[in-house]
Amino acid sequence: MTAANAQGCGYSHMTSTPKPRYQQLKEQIISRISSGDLRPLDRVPSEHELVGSTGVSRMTANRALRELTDEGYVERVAGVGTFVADLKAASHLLEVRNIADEIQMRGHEHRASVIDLESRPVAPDIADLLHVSAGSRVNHVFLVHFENDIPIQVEDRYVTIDFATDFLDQNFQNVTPSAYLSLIAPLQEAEHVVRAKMPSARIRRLLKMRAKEPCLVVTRRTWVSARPVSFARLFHPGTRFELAGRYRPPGIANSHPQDSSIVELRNFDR
Amino acid sequence: MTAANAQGCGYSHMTSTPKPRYQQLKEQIISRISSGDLRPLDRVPSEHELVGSTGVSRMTANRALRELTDEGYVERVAGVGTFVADLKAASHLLEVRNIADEIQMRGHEHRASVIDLESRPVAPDIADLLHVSAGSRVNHVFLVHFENDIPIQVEDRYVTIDFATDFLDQNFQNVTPSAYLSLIAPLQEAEHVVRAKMPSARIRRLLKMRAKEPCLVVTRRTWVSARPVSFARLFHPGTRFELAGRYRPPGIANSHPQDSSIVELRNFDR
DNA sequence: TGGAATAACCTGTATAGACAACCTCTTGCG
DNA sequence: CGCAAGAGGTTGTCTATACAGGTTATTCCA
Repeated sequence: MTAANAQGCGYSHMTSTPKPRYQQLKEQIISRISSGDLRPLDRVPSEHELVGSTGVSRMTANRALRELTDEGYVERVAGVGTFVADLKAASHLLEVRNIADEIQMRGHEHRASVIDLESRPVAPDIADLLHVSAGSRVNHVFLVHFENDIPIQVEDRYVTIDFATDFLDQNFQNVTPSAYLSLIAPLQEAEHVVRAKMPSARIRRLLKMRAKEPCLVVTRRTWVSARPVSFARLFHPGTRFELAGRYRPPGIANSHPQDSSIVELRNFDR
Repeated sequence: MTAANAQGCGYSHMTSTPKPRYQQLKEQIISRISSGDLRPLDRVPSEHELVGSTGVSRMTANRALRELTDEGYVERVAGVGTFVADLKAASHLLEVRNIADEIQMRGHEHRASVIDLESRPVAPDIADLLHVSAGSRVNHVFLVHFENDIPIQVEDRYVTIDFATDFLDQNFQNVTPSAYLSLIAPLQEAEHVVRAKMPSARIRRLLKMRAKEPCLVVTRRTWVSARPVSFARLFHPGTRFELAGRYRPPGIANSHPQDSSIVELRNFDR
């Protein structure tokens, strides 16, 4: 096969040049992952198999898989194969990680206490954020996360009703809402805003905060297939929590021994 | 040249396999940028020139330059050439951008009022953070940033004395300390922590904050060549500022029209 | 039966050559 | 003089081939 016919991809009447073949391959694999056809830890077709099934050269298949590796979708092991990155690896994409994982990483115990879990008519501001009509219903969960029995986060979350049909059947004791949503579909976009704010009396009581103590409030909105599916307000006691991030430009060897995590919640209580 | 001698790179007695040639090329170009040999907007040798000067094949040179593009070091224009990314493009690497740029991007006017600018003996905690000995001196600047004459950030910054020798000669009215440090050397690593905190009386007065209003405090530490060179505390009024971030996984086409900036300070005062 | 050699995969890297699209400058024609 | 055509350089992509090094399962010999 020559490079000349590499452009032919079914639509001879297309005016603009078609996407490059390595990009087509990447999107095809990403869509298989997003649809659940390929699940975490599943084997991805090898370069040789992609050559056979799609007709590209191995270098092109190699580029597609290599870039998917850089982007965190798959992991490759020389001599073994290519595999869909598992949830733990995928969750680092979230930029703000699951609080239960954070706590377990510190060797502490996580516990959640669900205060409210129901479907309810959506408030106007939430309807706007989730792109749903004003009178419709959304799922709502309100819970407190504990680290070693100390309250560290109040989670107030709204989820579109058609995205997670069995949302109300979860108990959210062991699996946090964030982890549950990741299980249903890999989130494709996230927006978060961090604010400093004085807590309401209710939040202050739930987090056992002292008077005059501010809250670190993180609001998060996540998208799946270009539609917002969840909006959450996360409240943390300002004297006991901080949001830490580290940045190192890519392409450079590690300069000092520390993980390159993006953003994490840290409990700096001794 | 065959692939067999591609491994030979001068040290035949080396036990471990040498770095791949595309990686050597990348690091060579990065070091030319870091050293100032190649300055922003300068032309980077073309693929063909790299083939001639280093003996690699064009595909290898292409991979090196392509990955440097992905990593934000250079920009490529088909038919024209490859150029070192300019400071504006480089600053998005900082994850928290220059506040003056943020303000100008909103179409507002930025002004800075310098309160203190001197060399002083370092406090023990700062000495620890900057890895300098306990009794030594560091440069210090303390200033207030205004957006349309409204105070929005108090910057309390310490810089190692050997990194920026003419630090005390700056006036920091137009060029912020952050921008000045970027001019001296591209920062290679950054760590930041976000907290919610009640301000001291002095900070509260400088930011014209109401009583009971919390601060959003960002502390930043930046490294150059594996050594910390600057530590800054940035205070913002909690009711007027927020820290926003957006995440979109790579390899996917834009789902809705918005910029993909990493983290930015936003003034949500109307 | 145990263990070493081997075959059959896999990824990682590198090369040489080719074509396409794009940009800029020059050349030459009207 | 003005403008179009072309030359030459640049990036972007794709192919075909090659070798190195890793992993796993099988085979075969002692």
